[in-house]
Amino acid sequence: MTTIHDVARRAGVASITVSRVINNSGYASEDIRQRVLAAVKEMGYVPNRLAGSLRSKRSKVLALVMTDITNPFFTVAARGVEDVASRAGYTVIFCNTDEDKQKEQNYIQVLMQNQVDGVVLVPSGSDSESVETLQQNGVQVVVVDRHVSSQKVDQVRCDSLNGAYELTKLLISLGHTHIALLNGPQNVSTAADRFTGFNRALADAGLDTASQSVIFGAFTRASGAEMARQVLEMTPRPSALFAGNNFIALGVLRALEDARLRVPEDMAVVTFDDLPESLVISPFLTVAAQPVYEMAARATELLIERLAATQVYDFQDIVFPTTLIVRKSSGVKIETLK
Amino acid sequence: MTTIHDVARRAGVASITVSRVINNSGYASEDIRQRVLAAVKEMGYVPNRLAGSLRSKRSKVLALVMTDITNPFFTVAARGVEDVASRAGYTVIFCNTDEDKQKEQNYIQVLMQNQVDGVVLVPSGSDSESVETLQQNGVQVVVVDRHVSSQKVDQVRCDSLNGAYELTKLLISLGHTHIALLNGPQNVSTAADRFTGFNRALADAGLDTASQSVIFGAFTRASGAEMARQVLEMTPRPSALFAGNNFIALGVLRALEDARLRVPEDMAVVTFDDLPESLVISPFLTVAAQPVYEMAARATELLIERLAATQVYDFQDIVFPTTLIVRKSSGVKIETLK
DNA sequence: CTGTTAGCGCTTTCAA
DNA sequence: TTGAAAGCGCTAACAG
Repeated sequence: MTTIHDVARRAGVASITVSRVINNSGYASEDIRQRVLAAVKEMGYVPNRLAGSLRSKRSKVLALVMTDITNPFFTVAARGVEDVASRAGYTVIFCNTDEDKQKEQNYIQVLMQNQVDGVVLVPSGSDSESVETLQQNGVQVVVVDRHVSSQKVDQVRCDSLNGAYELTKLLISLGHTHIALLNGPQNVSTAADRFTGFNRALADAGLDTASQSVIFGAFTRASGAEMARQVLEMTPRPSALFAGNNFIALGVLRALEDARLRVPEDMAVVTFDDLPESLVISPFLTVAAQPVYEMAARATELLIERLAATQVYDFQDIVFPTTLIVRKSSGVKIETLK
Repeated sequence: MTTIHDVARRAGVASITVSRVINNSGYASEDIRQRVLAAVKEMGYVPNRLAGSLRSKRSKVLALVMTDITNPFFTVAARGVEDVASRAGYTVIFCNTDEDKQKEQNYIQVLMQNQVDGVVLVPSGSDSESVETLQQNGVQVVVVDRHVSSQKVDQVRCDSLNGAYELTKLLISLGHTHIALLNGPQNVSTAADRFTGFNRALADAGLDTASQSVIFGAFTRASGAEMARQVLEMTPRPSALFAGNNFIALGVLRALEDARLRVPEDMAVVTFDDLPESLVISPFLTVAAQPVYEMAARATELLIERLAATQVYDFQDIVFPTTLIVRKSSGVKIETLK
């Protein structure tokens, strides 16, 4: 293993000079610069960043802690984080918590032990425990997608409330009066906000909120299918389903197919989150699309700005709008069909 | 920042004793153990792994370098690596190369600088440059999914040749005599092997290899759609398409839909790689499925075994079988239709 | 079973 | 513009 000292000896300089050249920090005459770079190349020198970070107290490593790496929503987010981070000279570690608070806390510990400079966190719940743990240990955090109760952290998310409002309003305008919301877990902010937006749209349209069906489950395909099955057994049966996210929607579609129900003829369907074009054969679902990539990128920018800042400043709460994309699954006006 | 010395002072022991307790290495009386753990808890001590790794020369960190994190094939692989690694006390870093050799080399450098113990590599090409760079710097590697020319590295992959042979044989048995292979890049081993299997099945059936259409593109949806469009303009037009992977298949389906061609009535379609159940509404594609999770898990086991080994031993080349899953997209016998 | 000493490879600090 | 000395926080090696 060649060290910085070996390179220094070969180039006939002090090791600190080698350090300055390879990190572009401090001055170095052109002559010395060339001699050092030549030595580095000849010896195949690979700097040991662990040693550097130990001394400098900065690792130039960020982490993205997300709840489900198999969901395209988060792989797109991963791209957003990665692109911004690498442009600023940071490396990114990706962690997957499976919506499990315990796993999240484990990762937080491991990340702190490995001295990451900052964390982009998609929290598994709405409490701010992980955020506080990180902050107490001097690690910067930005919360993305879901928001937590703390006021003392940067947060970047989408307007779930309004997105849900728009989707629900669309269904109502199409003539639906009995809509079921098949949602994620109640303790996750996005699910809670979508519930609120759903109710508000119904109330604004003068529809009875109490007579609608709302089920809280998980943001998975299995849960979506299960919730859809429950709803299909209700009498009277709703004429439209609102899925809490993309995976729930896929489960819903599966359950409807099993029940030999056509979408939108027999049942209208709308959902949050679009699926990436690369994964869809034929775009079909009416969705409230979130600008995931932009959200993740912006969050990472906030994080990096704070890492570069020399003084403290107010925490930011950035809310992106959703985009309503109307496709076939929501159907046309019910009256038109008659 | 509390250090191991602070904890040692608080517990009234030497720092090496604290080290032994928190790492479960060496002996410690129950009394001392309790005192140390209490001190750790009271002070909220977080060990600095950078310092430990610098001294011990082992970071307990592995990396998975993959070519496309947005492809479910690789997110499933990520799960396989992660599950095995964390069980053995390793942390995993995920890196995405976008099939770009330059990005791959950059990551290899960064990983070496950060002293990862081992790398699970999905190479972007079939040369063994990255493998050699890592090995020369004392980092263990295992190559997964695609194989490289080197004999001096563990490799785990699927039998692409036989999988392609089976898929092609199926199409032939259904009566197709003009089949187009829409493949990935020629310099990637999986694409090359699928090409070989395709040709062998044709030859074994006495069909003219030269009169079939073979196009090499990229493992993306866009490329799949583009290749399909090319094929559709041929005269005579093939009656069946063989997609080189899942993303190519999705592009093919899109192009066929745009051309108002029905699958399988107007065009039979088969492909490599199944899509995870969570992402598919209704399984429809006839595929040669690969046991991705198992492949990734096995590769990680090999890597960890080698890291634990006290002596060198022969490199292994593990080949998993593919499973032919026949669904609607391949259609029924052509004669039956008449 | 517990402790002392030294040093991993780098960068900070201070000096020339 | 370059260098010498010191030390980041931990664990290997050896001692008792």
